[in-house]
Amino acid sequence: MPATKAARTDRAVELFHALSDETRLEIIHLLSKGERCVCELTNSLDAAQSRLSFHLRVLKDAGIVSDRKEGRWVYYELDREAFDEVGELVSGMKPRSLPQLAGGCC
Amino acid sequence: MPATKAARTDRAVELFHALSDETRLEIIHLLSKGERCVCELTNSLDAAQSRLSFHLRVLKDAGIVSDRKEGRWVYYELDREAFDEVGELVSGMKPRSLPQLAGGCC
DNA sequence: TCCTTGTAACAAATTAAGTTGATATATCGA
DNA sequence: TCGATATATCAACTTAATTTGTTACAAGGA
Repeated sequence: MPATKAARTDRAVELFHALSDETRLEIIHLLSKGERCVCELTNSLDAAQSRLSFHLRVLKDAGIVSDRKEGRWVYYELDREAFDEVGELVSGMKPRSLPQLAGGCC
Repeated sequence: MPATKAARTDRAVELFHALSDETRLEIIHLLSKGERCVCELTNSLDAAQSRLSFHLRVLKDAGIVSDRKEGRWVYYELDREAFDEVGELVSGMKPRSLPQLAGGCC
């Protein structure tokens, strides 16, 4: 358990925020089938190029995708670790069963 | 698999958005130990009452928490199903291994 | 080298989300 | 019934995120 609680929260906010947009979820869906270049994504989603570029950046900054340049194309792919990270965050948030020991309030 | 693809995406956006805020994650953390009344939450986080009320509403609208009124207090608790739902969403987004069959681009 | 294509970056405009302070409502106790 | 407390809601404001149009840059091919 490195990182402070605040840092962990910030990271969670970053990840969930990156996932909380329709266009980005569509990008993720396309990439779940494998690596794709930006031009393919631009065709599939019909989004302006700069808009797509913006969303790819958000995903990349959050570590959800990584890119690779080849000639004049840039290929993006999902980063498996990020999903494991999200999965762990979610498990960690689940209500711990049985507790309910809240002492009288106020 | 009911619901259209668009509806499923909307639902995912709603859930991830609800989770993408520091205050809301703190609320979830407090509630993971069991049901709490708003006044307890107000004390723990030190947030203005209307602000807390706003965030609780976002969580409630997303189905992440549910509330129960008792006398003049309102108790909130986590809704386990929502977390299962998020977990499933995340598993479903993971890169499917082996594919990489992206045909030549552009 | 010049032109074209793929992509990123930036600035301005728009839209969405969060905060604050005020007010409203319900319940409880005196 | 009156006053106090717990909570929600609303409107005005502030801040953050997204979109759009434009420009910049790196490859490649003619």
